[in-house]
Amino acid sequence: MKSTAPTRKPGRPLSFDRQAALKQAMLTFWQHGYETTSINDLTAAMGITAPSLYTAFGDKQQLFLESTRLYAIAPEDLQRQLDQAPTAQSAARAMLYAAAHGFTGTSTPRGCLLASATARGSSTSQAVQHAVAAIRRDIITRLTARISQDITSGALPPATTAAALATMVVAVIQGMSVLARDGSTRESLLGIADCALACWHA
Amino acid sequence: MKSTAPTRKPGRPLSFDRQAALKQAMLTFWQHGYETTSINDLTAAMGITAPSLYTAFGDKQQLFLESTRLYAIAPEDLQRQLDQAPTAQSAARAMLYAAAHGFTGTSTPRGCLLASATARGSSTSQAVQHAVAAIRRDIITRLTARISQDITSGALPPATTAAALATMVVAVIQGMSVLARDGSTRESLLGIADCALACWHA
DNA sequence: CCTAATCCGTAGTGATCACTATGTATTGCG
DNA sequence: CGCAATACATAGTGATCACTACGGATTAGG
Repeated sequence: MKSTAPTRKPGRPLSFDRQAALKQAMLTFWQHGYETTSINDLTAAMGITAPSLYTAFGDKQQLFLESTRLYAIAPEDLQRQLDQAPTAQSAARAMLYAAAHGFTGTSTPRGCLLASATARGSSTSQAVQHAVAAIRRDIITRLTARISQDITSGALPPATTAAALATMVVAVIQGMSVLARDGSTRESLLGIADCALACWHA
Repeated sequence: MKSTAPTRKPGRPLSFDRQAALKQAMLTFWQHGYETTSINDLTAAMGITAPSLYTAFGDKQQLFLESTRLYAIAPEDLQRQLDQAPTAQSAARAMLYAAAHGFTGTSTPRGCLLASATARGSSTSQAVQHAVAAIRRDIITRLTARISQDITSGALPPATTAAALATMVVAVIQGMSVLARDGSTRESLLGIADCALACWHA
């Protein structure tokens, strides 16, 4: 059988830590957005030259998409968290609180990397737009399903509109990103989160 | 006394409708964001040449700021709407519904012009960032005051956190813009609005 | 008609964009 | 060691960026 784990490629190996460089790229995109981050910005932050960037990551778009995968929670991890949460609301609370904290961290850029990338670019960045939108749609879909579970189990009233509730949570998170970039405090964002959670009782 | 209304400036007058050109510029910024809209995009949409744009509007940043004033409701108009609304919640409902409709219009770009401009640019666009943030802060401040009115008048329970509620409304609106650009339907956004309004009963 | 003032159209300015051609250095394999 | 394969550093590619110099056209006042 063919080896599934080629221990090493022939030729000269990379002279830098690929994962560390990717992290710096992710932070740079997080701070400046996709289209407004130049290759110069990236190579400076990553500590490598342009040809090294292109051989290691393909091009700017592929590097951004890989950065989003490093930034965003993996779908299977999100699903596990939803499954393990006692209720859909507690899962939503965890997501909202995590956003409030993550968007106002002192060692990371403010706001959400995915929201920062959404200034519509020309047709060249449509692939980026679709990729980011797909991440949000996946979160909405999984949270909707989790809320539906609570409805059928009786933990939530049958009149609850699962899709609307899940979509609102994601909307609030993306809106919190905007306000975080405007300079809102962590406490202010946590207040938003608590308000959004109050709907679940109605 | 000196004339306060000079009927006309000397020299050759503008050969195009300044207000119509500004509207086209606003729509272009609305669609593509601030930094990702080029002067070429603007002159093509406005039907004028670059020198005409610069003589009539200054530079790209001033044109954008003037576009935001055309796009956003004037602060005094917002204040009047808040004052005339029977309750703070009905004012918030009107704002949320207007956003849901405005972000999904068929004859205008999707989402919110102000939210589209928020991909952080380099230091050159800080003035734009601050201007857009100031608009949002003004809305939050006025809505907070209107909610406080309802608290003191007894229309809302005294435990209501006016600032958090007002901030959440703006966050939801900005989040709705992101989802509108992702392709969400008008009905979906209206569902978000209704969810956000449900908090007020808790 | 003359001058001053402003706008328009042509044609470009240097700077920066994402990206790469080229030659050299470093690796694994035989 | 020799060879193939890959990464590296230098130095640039054409394209596009925001912006403007310049000369001719159009206006008001005299």
